[in-house]
Amino acid sequence: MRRSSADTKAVILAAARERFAADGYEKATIRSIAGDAGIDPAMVMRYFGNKEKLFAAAAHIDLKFPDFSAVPRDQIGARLVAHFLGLWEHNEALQVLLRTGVTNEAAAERMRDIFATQLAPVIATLTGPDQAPIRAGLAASQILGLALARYILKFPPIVAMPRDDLIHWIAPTIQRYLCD
Amino acid sequence: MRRSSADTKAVILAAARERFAADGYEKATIRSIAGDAGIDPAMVMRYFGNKEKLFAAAAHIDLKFPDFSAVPRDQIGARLVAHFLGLWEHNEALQVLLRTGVTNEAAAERMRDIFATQLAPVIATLTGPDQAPIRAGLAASQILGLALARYILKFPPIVAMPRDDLIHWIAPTIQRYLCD
DNA sequence: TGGCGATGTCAACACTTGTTGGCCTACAAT
DNA sequence: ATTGTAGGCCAACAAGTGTTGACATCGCCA
Repeated sequence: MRRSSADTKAVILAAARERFAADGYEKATIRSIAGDAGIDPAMVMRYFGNKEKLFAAAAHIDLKFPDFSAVPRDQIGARLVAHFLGLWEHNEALQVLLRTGVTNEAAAERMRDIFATQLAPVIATLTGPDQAPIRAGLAASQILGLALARYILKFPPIVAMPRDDLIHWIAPTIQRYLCD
Repeated sequence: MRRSSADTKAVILAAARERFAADGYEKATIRSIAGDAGIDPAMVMRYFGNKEKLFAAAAHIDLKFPDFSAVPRDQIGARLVAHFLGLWEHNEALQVLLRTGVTNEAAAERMRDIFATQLAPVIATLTGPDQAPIRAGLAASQILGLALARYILKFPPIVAMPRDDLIHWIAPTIQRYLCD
């Protein structure tokens, strides 16, 4: 079949995200990604240069924080947890990054970058700039641990918990890390 | 040089733990492990059969919980966090498992197993058997997230925090998950 | 119609991986 | 001194990797 260049690029990118998210960097091969996309491995190289650049393209992330200044201060924890649960379930790039950042230094650096440029600044508007990095780091540790247990390692009790129960348990933790 | 069979096996195992912990399952090659151990790759096969069995041997873990029934109930959170910080820093097998469980289903299964057979039962003695899995799961999510941020992804604010500050912040979370 | 650039395929490359079998060598028992 | 054996090394295999360059084919424009 014949497609536009942009279409093909998008198809490859979607397949890459899925594979990287499912398998991590090393186990996700160019051949398997190309197979999923229904094209030749050589096309992947033509459009993205090499595997590293393909990964970089697949791991672009925007946390899309809403305007938290409008949220009542005592509900910030719950809002943040809910927001992240939504992200983890709909944004494959986040799973890509978590699955990969654990064994790949470049991906870990990308996570630290997202933390520093997207999460920490938002937290700073809530808690002031001096303690913001620590508080943001603590919140990140709980959020990441939750994602790890629920979406990656699939600990049965955490997987089985309904979304609302999860928010009920985790939100006070985030609230305390950010606002106490 | 000539060594006893048991010695060589131990040397290989130590090198394997280090490599698996640093690189994860796929990137840690038999050749690199053998290189670190100063022996031929063929020896690894002779002593452990194949890579999977070597990994299984390197990932044997005992969380070594002390007797928590003697601990004052309101200090359980702090004790648990301190215990785990010690584990993460001295037991390479834990990092092996975390680095690997994210992309390797067998390792993830092992983590779920450790969770179910070593962590959950201890929690059950504190909180009764009905809510124990959920509470243990929540505690695990915070502990794992902390380890991820501090030892794997190396988020600067979390890396920089002294051990005592970390305990001060995280312990109340664990305390609430387990005892409220 | 002819040609040309964009889109896609094929086969091969150089390399690395886990794994195997044969061979060598030291050492202890006979 | 000879031999048996356990410990160790080497070279090679088959399979799979990222990557490349030459070749085919479609569709548009002159």
